[in-house]
Amino acid sequence: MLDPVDLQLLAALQRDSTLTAQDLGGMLHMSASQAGRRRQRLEAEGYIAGYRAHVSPEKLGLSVQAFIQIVMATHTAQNAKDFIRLTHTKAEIVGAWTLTGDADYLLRVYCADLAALNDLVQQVLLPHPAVSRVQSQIVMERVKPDAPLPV
Amino acid sequence: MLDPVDLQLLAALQRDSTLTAQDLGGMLHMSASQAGRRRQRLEAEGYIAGYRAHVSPEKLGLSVQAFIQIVMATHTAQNAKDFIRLTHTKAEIVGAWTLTGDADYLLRVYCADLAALNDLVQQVLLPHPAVSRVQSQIVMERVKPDAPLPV
DNA sequence: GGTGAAATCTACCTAGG
DNA sequence: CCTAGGTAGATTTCACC
Repeated sequence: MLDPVDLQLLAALQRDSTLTAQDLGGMLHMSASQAGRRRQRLEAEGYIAGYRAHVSPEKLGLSVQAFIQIVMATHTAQNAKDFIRLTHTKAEIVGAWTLTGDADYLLRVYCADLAALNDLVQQVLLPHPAVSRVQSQIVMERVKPDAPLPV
Repeated sequence: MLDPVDLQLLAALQRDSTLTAQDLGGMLHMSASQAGRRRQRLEAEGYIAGYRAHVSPEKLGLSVQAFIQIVMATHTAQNAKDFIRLTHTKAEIVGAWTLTGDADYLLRVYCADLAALNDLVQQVLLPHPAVSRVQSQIVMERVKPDAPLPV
């Protein structure tokens, strides 16, 4: 189980995982050994799934971010499998979910420019036999991007 | 500028930032010092925006993930400002964007259960004077969650 | 590309409730 | 007996050669 100190620790590490055990101990008013041990426990018990570098999309030239809603033509298991496979083959699709409501899939994509986004829609998504309708919504502003989980 | 090795390095660190310079050197067929120096450069030049711990939503009891589309009643600067402030005060809203198309905002939320999601919609979003319409789509399955950026 | 000092992690040990 | 704080060896980073 997690106590309030664990939650603070998770929050801190979500913001910056380079914080040392000493830093964490200072923030949470405990010794470095204690802070380090807590972190180890959170890792071992699966609360911390991993550590990742956050890359700046802008610096990579990925200036167009969009959400794409997909409606399938027919809902067969094979269609779903095919489409899921497709999402995994395209690197610019960085997230994909099945949702309740009208649309069957929501894709989150990062593209270099509008042309690349259009290519994805026109050359990859729409031609797929299982896909019936595609609606892309381009991100204009990131109001609150990639915040940590509420802990 | 980035060469193919830099891109491989970014890809590797996006998957696991605990890889040491030695690990990276082994993967990319270069010395540890060279790999470490490249990483330093990528950090200094802003390609790597930071390092974060990835926390498991399930382990935290955040079992309901949803996307919420918001239509504003009127599009004034004050409305926008108010609403943006609101998104920042609620921790369960982990992302918010303004989009092209019908909806004015897209929110990404993590909630403990459906009741918490309903509370957010009914008690927080709908009562807000600037908000006209709210449509939540609950995530049923994460087909491709949180993939690294295409590098 | 390699080396060494400084810092960090982690396992172990000791003290206190 | 369990939890907290401290210590030493091993690893890693980073500035310099």
